[in-house]
Amino acid sequence: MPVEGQQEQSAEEAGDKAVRRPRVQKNVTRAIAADICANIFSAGDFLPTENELCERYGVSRTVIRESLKILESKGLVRGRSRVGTVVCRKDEWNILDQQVLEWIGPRIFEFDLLNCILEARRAIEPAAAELAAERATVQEIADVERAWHEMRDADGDIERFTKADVAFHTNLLKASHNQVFLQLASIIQVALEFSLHASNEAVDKRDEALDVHRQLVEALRMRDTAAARNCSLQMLSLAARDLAVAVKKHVPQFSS
Amino acid sequence: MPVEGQQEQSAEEAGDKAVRRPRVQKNVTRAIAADICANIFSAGDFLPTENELCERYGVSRTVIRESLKILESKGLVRGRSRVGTVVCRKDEWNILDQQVLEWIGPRIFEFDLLNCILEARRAIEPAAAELAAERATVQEIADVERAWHEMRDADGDIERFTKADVAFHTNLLKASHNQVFLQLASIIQVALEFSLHASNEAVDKRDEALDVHRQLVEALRMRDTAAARNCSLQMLSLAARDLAVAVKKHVPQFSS
DNA sequence: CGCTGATGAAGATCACCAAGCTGACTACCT
DNA sequence: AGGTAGTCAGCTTGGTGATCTTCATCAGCG
Repeated sequence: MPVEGQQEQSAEEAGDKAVRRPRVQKNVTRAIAADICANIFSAGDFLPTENELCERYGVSRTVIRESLKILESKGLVRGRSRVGTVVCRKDEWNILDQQVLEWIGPRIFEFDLLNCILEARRAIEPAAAELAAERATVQEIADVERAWHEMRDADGDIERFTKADVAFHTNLLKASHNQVFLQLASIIQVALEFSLHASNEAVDKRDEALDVHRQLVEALRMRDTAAARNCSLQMLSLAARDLAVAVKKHVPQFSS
Repeated sequence: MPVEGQQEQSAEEAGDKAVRRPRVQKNVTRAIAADICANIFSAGDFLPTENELCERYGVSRTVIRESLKILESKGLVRGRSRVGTVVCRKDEWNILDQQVLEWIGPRIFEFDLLNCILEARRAIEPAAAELAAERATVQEIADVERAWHEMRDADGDIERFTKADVAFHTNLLKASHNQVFLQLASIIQVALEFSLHASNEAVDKRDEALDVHRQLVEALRMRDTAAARNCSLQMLSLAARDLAVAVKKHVPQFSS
């Protein structure tokens, strides 16, 4: 499968040797990552040699090497000097990395990751909410509230609602003034995108979620840590329900 | 500063397998990362051009580029096409990445990270302990206990004790059967290494910690989630005390 | 004020050398 | 004769340097 976007010199007037050389790096990296995720190259196997990869993706060896370096730095593969490049087991991947999550994309349902993320959120978000209630600046609370407004006003638009919801949680994590929590925004983003996207029919329950979110803003204003924690837990219960719907939808048959 | 360790294979008697490999890539990456951490290149600034970096570190442009790709993939820098490479703000770094933490090294005390990590641990480890109490296999519990034995038997050796402590917590996270928690082992490792290393005089209190660790193993055996959570929290209280000592030691003067 | 061309830096490719793991082949010993 | 150890060639990644392309930027022009 050659990478998309190299022969996009569909410049009609490209009669002569005007071969466009577009930004190919990111596409190649993503393509290799996708192929790994798709188990075209499976864990423990050697990747084809760099030269073969050059042909397969239609780019030079330099590009392949830089791509492999990136993949290696995220734990997807391990380069064994003068031997080859081995695909790592999935539990060696940096699944907290934003880019890795993007590469996995919808295949996340095959990773049993969303449940893990939900459990992690149950541990993290209430704690973050407490800290935010203690530490958030007025500005930060306003940011959280602005995101809530966006959610409220999104009404039909699922895309917009999801984006606003992600912003809400991200701003909350920011307000906790904890760098570690903030880094975890990426996994929460993924969780929200896949849960909400799949359970978009539950419109009536959206109001319920909206209300809890509002209460959380209120709790931040009041510096009420207990209430903040409580709201966060309620949110996660709703999220758990959404997740169940989403999983059922994407994995209708359970293969054991 | 040329990078250390390229031709330091002073192995005169290269009779056996003991042939040192130059492997300059990792060193260069680490060197650039170190220079960034040391604020030689500070946030928002442009890095020198790739050609200048070649001279500075005494390697070819390819190596520099691959290094920059790695650094970029971890959020330390951002390449702006045809303009230059910009150093990112510290809050854009993937601080949950093992390698990034290694690069930061002892400078972690300048990052206000250890406190954040402790807070995160307070959220995560008790939850992980609960899950482990529910889900750990007999083998996994045995692994945790083995690490505890190592801790107990380490007696004088701080290095060994720390290593065993890290293994204990890592095994615990493994036993939680949650991929997200497991990924966070890297930050816990860092936290333990720097806290314990600095508070090595508190030998009498070591026994206290040891006892709590033993109780946790017991709780896992009994499948007692509440006890497991409780032990974990106790551990973290001790860790908090150690951290206070460590911070005081490394930052005797507080610069505001 | 907007267009344009020069400039310089990154993006991409190519050709090549170096180093060492692999595996096959050979030679030697039993 | 058969098995084992030593050797060697070839393949694959690691690293270098030259060269070309693509554009973001900016000075200078209309």
